[in-house]
Amino acid sequence: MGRWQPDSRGRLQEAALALFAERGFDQVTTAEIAARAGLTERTFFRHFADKREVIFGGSDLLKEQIVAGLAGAPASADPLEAVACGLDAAADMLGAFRRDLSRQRHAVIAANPELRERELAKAGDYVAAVAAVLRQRGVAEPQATIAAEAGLAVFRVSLERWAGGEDDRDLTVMVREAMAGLRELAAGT
Amino acid sequence: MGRWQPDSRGRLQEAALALFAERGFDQVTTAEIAARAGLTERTFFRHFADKREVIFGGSDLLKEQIVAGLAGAPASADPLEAVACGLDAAADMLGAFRRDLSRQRHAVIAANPELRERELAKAGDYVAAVAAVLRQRGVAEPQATIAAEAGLAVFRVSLERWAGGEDDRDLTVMVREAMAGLRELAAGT
DNA sequence: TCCTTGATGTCAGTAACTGTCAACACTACG
DNA sequence: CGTAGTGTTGACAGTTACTGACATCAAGGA
Repeated sequence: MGRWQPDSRGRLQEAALALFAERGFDQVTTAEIAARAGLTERTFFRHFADKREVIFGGSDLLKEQIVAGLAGAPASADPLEAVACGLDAAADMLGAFRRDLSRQRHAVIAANPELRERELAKAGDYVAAVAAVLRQRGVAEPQATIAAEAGLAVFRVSLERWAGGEDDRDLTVMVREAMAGLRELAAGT
Repeated sequence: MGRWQPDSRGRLQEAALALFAERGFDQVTTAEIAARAGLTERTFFRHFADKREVIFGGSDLLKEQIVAGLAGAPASADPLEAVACGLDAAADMLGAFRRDLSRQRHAVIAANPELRERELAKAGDYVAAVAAVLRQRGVAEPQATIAAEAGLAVFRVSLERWAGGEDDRDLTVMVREAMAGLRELAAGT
């Protein structure tokens, strides 16, 4: 680890978030981000596959949380309830984070179509991971994917309200409430 | 309309699909697509906002079909059933198309992460449109968005199997079946 | 006949992203 | 103590997606 300065990756993430919040995603160049972090553009692309990825740094951790929570769900739980357990774990993780940073990040993403696109792609990764675990639990296709899609949709809607500042309650509560809303819809009330 | 050759946009779409199917999305340049259509690269970008858009030509039509079908749903229908009516209309439209072209298109998209990303973004547009109509029908948030997300998830899963060649039945039937699967999941069987 | 309108070509330029090689710090091992 | 290996970074050249500005040319109407 030949490191002139420590935590290059983290410094790049901080620099990028600050610059994006100031000027907007497409008014910032990758060279500027790198310079602000004391690095070169080439090094930026060694740490992140593309310009958008720099703002989705912790997304793998979140996925692992969801999968872990889902794997820990009681065997008696039905598929949607199992997914809800995974979402609980993810909501806890985000709740422990600094909410102002989540909001800033959310605002940057919401302001840019390319970033929204990438966010959907990340959600698609979550869906695939959740569906895979459900299949391991014996849920058949296409029910496994549908349950994963529906569950992640519930999570996305809740997160949008939580990070968007429309609702100040605890994320876990909002996710649980939205999940109940889905069951009501499906029951046809 | 000073047109040297007619239907430039359509020719660009055909050229792009053929080249992507041959060599893969990222092994084809926009200049090549334009040349194959007898045009210049600059003209390509006058017809399509970016390289990916050329393969999502009819997506606005599909959205209109969904919205129209949803708007025509009986007032007595619950939110998910209303969405299902919209999906019926969309499934009919796709069923009338040449299925081999749908499969080729699907294969090209499935083979490339950037195109899959854009496809998710298009689905997100559908969700927003459907949720807006549901709100007009008196459905409150976040139920409107959740119903739209869940319904579109059902559609996406069915379309994946239909265009992916895993299932040879009629698309409309598959969508209806998947929607029933969602209701069962939510009922907790 | 002239003028407007819309589609296109041409050209120069920016910025994302990649391949390659050299430089440098740190570690392990003799 | 020295030397070879490993991992991170810088430097630089190159490709390609995408944009702005201006010229051109066909068609249609006044």
